[in-house]
Amino acid sequence: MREAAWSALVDPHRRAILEMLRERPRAVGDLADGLGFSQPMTSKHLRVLRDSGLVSVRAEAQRRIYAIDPDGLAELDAWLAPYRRLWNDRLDALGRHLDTDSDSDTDTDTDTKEK
Amino acid sequence: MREAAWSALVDPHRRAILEMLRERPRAVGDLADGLGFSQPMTSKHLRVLRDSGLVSVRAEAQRRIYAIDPDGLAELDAWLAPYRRLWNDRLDALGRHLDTDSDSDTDTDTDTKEK
DNA sequence: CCCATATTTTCCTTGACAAGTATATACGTG
DNA sequence: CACGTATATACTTGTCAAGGAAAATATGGG
Repeated sequence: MREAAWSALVDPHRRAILEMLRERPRAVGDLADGLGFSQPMTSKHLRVLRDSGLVSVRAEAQRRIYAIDPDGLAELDAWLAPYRRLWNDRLDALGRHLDTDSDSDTDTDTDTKEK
Repeated sequence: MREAAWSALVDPHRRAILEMLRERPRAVGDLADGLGFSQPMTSKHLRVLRDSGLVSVRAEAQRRIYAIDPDGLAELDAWLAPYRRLWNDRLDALGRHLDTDSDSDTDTDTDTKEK
């Protein structure tokens, strides 16, 4: 995972932008309105996200439609992967009867929305 | 995930410390030697990691043995979870499409995982 | 071409953080 | 209790990024 992605994700405003984009791609003004940011500030944060490979942009007349670039966050996932056993092992200790499906998505699909 | 954890993880030195701790718990001097950091610098970074809940510390005579606190990174994992479908869906879409024709082999696309 | 809309970029100021050096605290031993 | 080892904190300095305001760029319509 590139350094830029980390520094991009530190800022809560940028993470808020990603959360809005998680629902669907959006234009800059849409994001600015939805989050209460000024438009220049939104643009600047989007610039950082774009430079770090976390979002992609598509032009539509004057509007720029931003969307999450899955590759960026997949790299974060890859960084995290070797650590994941640290807390999965604790679950194994409770009851390791799980099938041998190794690293498939084991989360409980509960509403983990934070904040 | 708390804000502190993000700002702690942004620093490459601190992520390097976590990587060393992933192998096993270690004393401060051990980390400093292994990474080529000065001892005060190592202590300061460990302080940040500890304040953000990413590592825990245990005293052993004069030595302080640091270890990864799984809860901290588990929160990062939880933050990442809702995004994970963004790149898993791309694989699922392939499999599901092939699967609409019933009995096709659903495992042949496992090597399309990129990066 | 002039104007309205949508977005980006530039300039500037201010605050936060990292590294280095020096100093302080804690522990074990003779 | 003086000393060596191990770790933590204080202080200073330089760098960098965030935020606001203003200007610049791009698109579409009369």
